[in-house]
Amino acid sequence: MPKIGMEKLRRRQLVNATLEVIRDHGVAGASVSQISARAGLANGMVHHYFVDKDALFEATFWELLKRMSTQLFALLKGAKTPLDRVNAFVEGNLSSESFTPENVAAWLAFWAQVPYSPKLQRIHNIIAHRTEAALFRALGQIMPRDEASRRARAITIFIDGIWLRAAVDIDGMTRDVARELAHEFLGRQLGIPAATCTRSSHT
Amino acid sequence: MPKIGMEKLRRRQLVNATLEVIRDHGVAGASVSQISARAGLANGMVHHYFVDKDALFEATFWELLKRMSTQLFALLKGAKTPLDRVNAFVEGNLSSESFTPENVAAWLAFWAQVPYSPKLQRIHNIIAHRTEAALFRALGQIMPRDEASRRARAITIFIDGIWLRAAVDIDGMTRDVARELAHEFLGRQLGIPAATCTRSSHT
Amino acid sequence: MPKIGMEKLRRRQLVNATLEVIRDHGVAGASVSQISARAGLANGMVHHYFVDKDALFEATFWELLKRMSTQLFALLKGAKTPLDRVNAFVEGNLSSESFTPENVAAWLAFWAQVPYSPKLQRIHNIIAHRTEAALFRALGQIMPRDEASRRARAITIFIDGIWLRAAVDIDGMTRDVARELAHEFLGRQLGIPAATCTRSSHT
Amino acid sequence: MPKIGMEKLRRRQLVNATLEVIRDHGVAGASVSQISARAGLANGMVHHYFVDKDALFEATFWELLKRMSTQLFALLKGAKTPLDRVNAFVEGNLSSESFTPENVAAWLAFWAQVPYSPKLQRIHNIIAHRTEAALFRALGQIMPRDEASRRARAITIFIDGIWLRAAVDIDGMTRDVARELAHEFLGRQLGIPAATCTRSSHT
DNA sequence: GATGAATGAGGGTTCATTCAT
DNA sequence: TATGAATGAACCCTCATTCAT
Repeated sequence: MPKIGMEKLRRRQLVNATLEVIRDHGVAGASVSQISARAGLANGMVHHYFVDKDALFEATFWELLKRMSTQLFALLKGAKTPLDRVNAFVEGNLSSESFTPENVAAWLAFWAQVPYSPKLQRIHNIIAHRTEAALFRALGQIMPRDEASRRARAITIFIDGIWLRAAVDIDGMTRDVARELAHEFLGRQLGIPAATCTRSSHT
Repeated sequence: MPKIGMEKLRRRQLVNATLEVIRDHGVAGASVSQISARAGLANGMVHHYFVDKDALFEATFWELLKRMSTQLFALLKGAKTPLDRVNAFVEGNLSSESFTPENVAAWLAFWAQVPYSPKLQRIHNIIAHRTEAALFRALGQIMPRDEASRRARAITIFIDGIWLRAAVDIDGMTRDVARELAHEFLGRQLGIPAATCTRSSHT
Repeated sequence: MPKIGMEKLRRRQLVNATLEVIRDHGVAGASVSQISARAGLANGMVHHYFVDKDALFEATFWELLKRMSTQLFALLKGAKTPLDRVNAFVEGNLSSESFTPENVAAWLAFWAQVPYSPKLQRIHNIIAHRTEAALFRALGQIMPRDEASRRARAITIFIDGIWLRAAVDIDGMTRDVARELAHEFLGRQLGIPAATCTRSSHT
Repeated sequence: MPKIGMEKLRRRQLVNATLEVIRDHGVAGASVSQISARAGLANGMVHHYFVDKDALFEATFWELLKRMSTQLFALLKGAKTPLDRVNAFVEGNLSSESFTPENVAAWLAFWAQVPYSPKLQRIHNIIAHRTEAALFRALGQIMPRDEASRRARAITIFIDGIWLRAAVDIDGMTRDVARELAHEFLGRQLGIPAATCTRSSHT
C-alpha cells in the first residue's frame, strides 16, 4: 500500500512554502529549489505534485484568494443590514487572516505578473469581478445602482491602494491603521461620519 | 578619440529600453540581452555604463519617478490657490506624460521589488515622501495640520490604487476614467462636489 | 499469499510494453514511467522484477531476438533440401512475426546501443553467430566451405540492410518488397534466377 | 573590436566534439556538458552557437553527410565510364574519409533517431534520394531503367548493411573487408566477376 | 567607445532508483 | 505483491557578468 493522502498535504506544504519564500525573497527569489527546501522536500517533489512551476504559482494564487474571500464571505454572511455588509467588506479585506505580510507580498507579486500571464489574468478577473459584485450588491440597497457601481469601484481601488502601501511600508501600514483609513474612507463615500462605521467593526 | 557625450545618450537609451521591455515582457522577461537588443546596442554595453543590472534598474526607477514628478511639480508651480495645487497634484499624477502603459507597468514591477532591494527602497522613500509632502503643504493651507496629513495620505493611497488598477486593466482604466475617479474622490475628501474640482482641471 | 506465476507474467508485460514504447517514441522516449504506464503497472514494478532499467532492456533484446530466431529455426526445421533451408533463412528473417514495425524499430535502437553495452554486445554476438552459422551450414552443403562462409556473410548483411531500410522507410519497405528483394539477392548469390527461389516462399 | 570569425570555428569544434562523443559514448551519453567539455569550451557555448541541442545534432548530421557525399561526388566526377561511376559509388561510400568509426557510430545513431524526428527525416530523405539517384543514373547507362532502379536499390541496401555491421563489429568489418564485400556484391549485381571491379578501385 | 565571445552558476525539469506502506 | 511517494543527480538551457579585441 502506498502512502495515501499525501497529495493534499504536500500540495499545501508547497503552496505555503511558496508564499513564505515570496514574502522573504520576492518572486525573483522564489526558485523551485528555494521553495522545496523551505517545504522540507526534495527538489523533484514540485514536479511530482504540479506539472509546472507555473502550476504551483497558479495554485498559490488560488490559495491566496481563497484565504481572502473565505474570510470576506463569512463576514458578509453574518451581516444583517446593508451597512453591515459594506463594513464586512472592509473588514474581510483587512482581516487578520487576509492582511498578513505573507499575503500582501504574494498578492503584489502576482498582481505584477497578471498582465503577462493569461492564466493569472483569468483568475484575477474572476475574483475581482466576484468581489466587486458583492460590494455592489450591498451598496445597491442603499443607493441608486449607478451610484453604487461607482462607489464600489472607488472602495475597491482604495483598498487595493492600502494593500499596495502595506507591501512597501509594513511598519507604517499596520492592520489597525489600514482599517482606520478604510473606514474613514468608507464614511466619506457613504456620507456617514467615520466613527460610526468603525464602531461596528470587530475581529 | 573618445566620443564625448556618449555616456548620457547611452544611459538614456538603456533606461528607455528597460522601460519598454518591462512594459512588453514584464520584469521576468527583462534580461540584459533583451534590453540591450531593444536599445540597439551590444550586450556588453549595459556593464559599460552601469556597474550592474541592478544599477540599471535603479537608474530606470529614478527615471520613472522623475517622469512622474517633473510633470507634477511643473503643474504645482503654476497653481495659484491651495485648491489649484491640490488639483494639480491629481493632474500631475495622471498626466499624459506620467500615466502611460509603459510607466504604469514598470512602476508596478518596481514597487513589487522595493521590499527586497534597499536601493529601490531608498529611492521609493525619497520620492514618496517628497510627493506626499507637496500635497500635505497644499492641504495644510486649508485645513488643520493633522487633518491635512491624514487626507494627504488617503489621496496618495487612492492614486496608487488607480495606478495599480491601470496596470492590470489597461482598457477599463483609461486616463479619463482615472481622472474622473480621482477628482470625485478629491471632492469627497475636501467636502466639495466633484464637478467643481473637475472643472478646474486642464492638460 | 504470494501470487504464484506473477513474475513471468509481469516480466512479459514489461518487456512487451518496452517494445511498444520504443516503437512509438524511440529509445530516448522509453523512460521507466512510460514503460510501466504502458504496461498498466506502477512505476516501481520495473525494479521489482528487474534489477535495472538496463536489465529490462537486456531482457527486451533477448525477447526481440527470440521472436526472430523462433520463427527462423521453425522454418529451418521443416526444410528438406539445402536450398529449402536457405530460403527458409530469408523467410524466417522476414516472417510476419519477425518483421513488424515494433521489432524493426527496437532492433535498430538496440543495435545502436550495442557498441556501448557489453551486455547487449554479448547477446548480439550470440545470436548473430548462431544465425549466421545456421545459414552457413545450409550453404556448406551446396558449395565449398569458404565460399559458403562468404556468401552467408553477404546474405546476412543484405538482410540487415533491409531491416535498416524498413526502420526509416516503413512505407517503402513492406514485407512483400523486402522478401522480393531478398529472394532476388539470394538468386544472384546462388546463381539461380530469383523467380525460382521466390516461388518456394510461403507464409 | 570583437573576436571575429569565431562562429565558424566554434561550430566546427562543437560538431566534431559531438561526433567524437557519440563515437565514444553513444547518443545517450552525448550530453551538452560532455560535448562542450570535449570541445574544450564552456557549457553555455553550445547555446551561443546553436539554438538547441537538437540544432547542434542536426548540424552534426549535415556534416556527417557532407563528409560522405563530398568524397562520393568527387570520385563520381573523376569517373569516365558508367562502370567507373558505379565503382566510384562504392569507393565513395567506403572511402577512408567516410568509413571511420566516428562516422559509422554517428550515422547509426542518427539513423535510429530518424523515425522520431521530422527534421532528421527530411534531411535523411534528401540525402538518400540524392545518393541513390546518382547510382541510378550510372546504372541507367548500362541497363534498362527499371532494372537499374532495382539494382541501385539493392546496392545501397547492401552498403547500408555493411555500415551497420561495421558499427557493431569494428574489428571484423575493416575498410578493406568492406570494400571487398561491396565489390564482390557489385560484381554479382552487374554480372561481372568481382575481381574486375575491385581492380579499378584506388585510395 | 564598443563588440560579442566566453564563462559558469543557477534556473526548471526529467528520470532512474529506493523505500515506506 | 504492489503502490506511488520521495530522492537527488543530471539534463538542457538562460543569464549576468567578464574580457579580449
